[in-house]
Amino acid sequence: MMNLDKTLSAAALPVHEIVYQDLRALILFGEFIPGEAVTIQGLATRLSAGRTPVREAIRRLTAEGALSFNDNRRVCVPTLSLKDLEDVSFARQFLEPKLIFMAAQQVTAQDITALITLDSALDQAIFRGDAPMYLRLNYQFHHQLYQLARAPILSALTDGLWLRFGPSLRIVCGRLGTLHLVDQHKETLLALKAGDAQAASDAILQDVLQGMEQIRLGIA
Amino acid sequence: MMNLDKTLSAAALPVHEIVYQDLRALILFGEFIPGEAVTIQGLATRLSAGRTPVREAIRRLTAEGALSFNDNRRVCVPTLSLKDLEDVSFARQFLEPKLIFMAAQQVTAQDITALITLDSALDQAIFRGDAPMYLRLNYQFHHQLYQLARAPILSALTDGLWLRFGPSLRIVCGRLGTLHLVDQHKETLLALKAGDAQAASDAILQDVLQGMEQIRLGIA
DNA sequence: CAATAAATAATTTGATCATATTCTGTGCGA
DNA sequence: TCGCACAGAATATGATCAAATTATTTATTG
Repeated sequence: MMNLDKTLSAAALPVHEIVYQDLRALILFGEFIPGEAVTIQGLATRLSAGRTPVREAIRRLTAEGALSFNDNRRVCVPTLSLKDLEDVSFARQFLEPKLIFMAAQQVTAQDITALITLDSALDQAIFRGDAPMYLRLNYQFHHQLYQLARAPILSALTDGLWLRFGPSLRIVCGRLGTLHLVDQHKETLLALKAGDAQAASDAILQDVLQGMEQIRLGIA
Repeated sequence: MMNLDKTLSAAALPVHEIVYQDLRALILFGEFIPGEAVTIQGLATRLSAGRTPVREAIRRLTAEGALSFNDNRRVCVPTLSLKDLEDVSFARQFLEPKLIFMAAQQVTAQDITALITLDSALDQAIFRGDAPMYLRLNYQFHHQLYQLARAPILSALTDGLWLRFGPSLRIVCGRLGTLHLVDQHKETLLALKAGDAQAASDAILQDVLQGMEQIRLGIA
């Protein structure tokens, strides 16, 4: 039936995996509104997929806290309270510096080059005022750093935290323009290049604190 | 005491939720062997459920890191390396003290009474050498403390970590008898009763360190 | 008579199962 | 050793049933 489409577009990934990644991106980059109801049917048509793969993707994201499963068996995008945000902030403050410290000890010149390229693109996105691109590249910068730590469990924990505040990013970007955004990426990269794990760790901590503060201002 | 709640809610719970909880318990209390392959069909017959609910439960547990989804589309119980265990230990070292600190600030006399009851049952299980019961009660003791913190996100993170080392517990209990096990529950409860959040936090940190060390010895 | 509240019908949504298709790994034979 | 067919498992669709929300109707009251 649709064999042709499948072989052409998707290499070998199961549909539920693709749907999961698509949905994840939608949540991660503020395409959903906090409190918004999510229906299986709606997502199936929106992502042009069957109901079963959508259900499985929803289960995964529910387990990660990106969606919440009500008593009514209905699913919605959770609203992040100030208390919740503090908890997320606390966890990031411990996890990210640790990850970057580990990354600094095994980073290669190629890795740093890739990160610099990413950060340049990020700067251009900020300069252009391209908020969606900024969100994607900023996440990618951090995510790539996590990978360099070679600590799958801690990376997964930290990655999961982004899903918690993802829906709040839309509001943040709406209120403040991307031009006011500052980060500590340059400092982090310099420290990495110098092989100073502690300095890189400290720089990322500042970056995290600044980022969380931006969100706090947005939802307050 | 828990019969009423369970029977009432269990009646309304979807099958995929029940399967999830059953599977979760199996993993949490060492009923699976690390590296063991898990098939949908097998679990469906073992838990006497349909394949669809089992699939959904597996997706959730995969998202939590309790099961791993191979590129071959097969699911298995992950093996915890020493490096992984260090990462889990790091995360618990800062999450649990934080949670208990928060819990100490809003704990009631009733809560403490319930915890003491739980801890007594735990002691009896150790005395009887009842390893399975010990595992369940020990988890329940910590889990109940998490709930008292009223920090859903941090609780979920910490709860999820138990799933990572759950499969390794079987080996631990096999090698060492439960009689050698010591914990810091008494110290924690005393600090809670005294309203000393810092002391309770410190006691739990010691408990976590001891527990992680037991597992390290088991899988080393 | 108008308005609000209760009750019921209808539509939508979710859950589960049964079935067909696709994919993976294996054993057989050349 | 390589290719091919076969068996087993996972994936995905469609159908069916149950639950819930919404809409509509009805009744009661001010």
